Amino acid sequence: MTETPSYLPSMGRLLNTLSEAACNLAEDYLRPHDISLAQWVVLSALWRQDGLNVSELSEYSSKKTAALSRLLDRMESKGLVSRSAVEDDKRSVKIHLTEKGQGLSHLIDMYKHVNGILLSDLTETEKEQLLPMLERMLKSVQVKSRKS
Amino acid sequence: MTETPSYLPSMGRLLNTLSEAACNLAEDYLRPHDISLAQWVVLSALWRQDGLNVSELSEYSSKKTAALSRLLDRMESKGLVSRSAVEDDKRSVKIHLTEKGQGLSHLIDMYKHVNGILLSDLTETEKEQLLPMLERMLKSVQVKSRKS
DNA sequence: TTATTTTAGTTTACATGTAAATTAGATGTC
DNA sequence: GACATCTAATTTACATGTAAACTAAAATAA
Repeated sequence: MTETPSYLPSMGRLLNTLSEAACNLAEDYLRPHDISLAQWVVLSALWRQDGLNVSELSEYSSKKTAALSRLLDRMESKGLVSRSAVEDDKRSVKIHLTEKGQGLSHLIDMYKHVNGILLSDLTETEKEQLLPMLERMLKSVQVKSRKS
Repeated sequence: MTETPSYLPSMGRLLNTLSEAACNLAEDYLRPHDISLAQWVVLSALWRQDGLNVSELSEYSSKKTAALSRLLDRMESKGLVSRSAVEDDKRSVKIHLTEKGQGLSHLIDMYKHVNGILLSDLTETEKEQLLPMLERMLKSVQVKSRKS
């Protein structure tokens, strides 16, 4: 394992704080529309392609199907999506946007709002440097992690 | 609001993924010692200075006292910490390490393990660039956020 | 001093995540 | 075809976070 100079602060903590702050921004943006960030993630998948099944939503959102199952219950109760059976495979459940869910599709650009604020104080050069660095950090972590 | 070029991926999502991956690394590291990351954060405060009260732990950990209250219940049940009354202010509750909690103090360096992996694929120059950029992003977000 | 307001911590209700068990339906092997 | 195994989704138990209500005690104002 690489030794980290002890004067370096906890990168994990900084990333957590930053990530949480970005989530808060997103939640603030979505609050007037009465949807949570978790719900937005599901909707953003369906806005791109309606009728995905739970497994596909799981892959898209990086959430376990157990988490989705309950999230979809709530979204169904709120009238954002509906479940329907699949002909070929009776185990599978397709998720469809309702009219209400479809009606929120302009929120698909929410992440640009957050991006704009996050990056507002960086130069073009810095933005170009930042992305590959973060991606390499992610790769380093994923190699080491139990759960890839 | 600054316009973000649409080819930029969601920075928020990348930060989330990265932050979560770092948390997973930390949890993997702590699992054999049977403490969670949330519990480690509280312990790491107490290892530095024992006998903090709930408000001080709240500030240190950036968690609400409501979250801490229940977390401390569980940590008390597990025999990691104990609560005690404060003489001067009967509302306040001081938290102390038990012998068991103190015995885990070598885990205070856990974040260095995570840092090491996160930064393992970056050059010295890159590390020097990264930190100020992340800190400026954080500042940008916090200015815009409801909850500073 | 007494009444009002603040503050510290807890409790409750709820959203969300994980792991593990469960159910029902598909698939594969004999 | 029958049995074993795999897969999709759900359910349950639990940890954690937030917001809002509540309690008790301290501080302030009248």
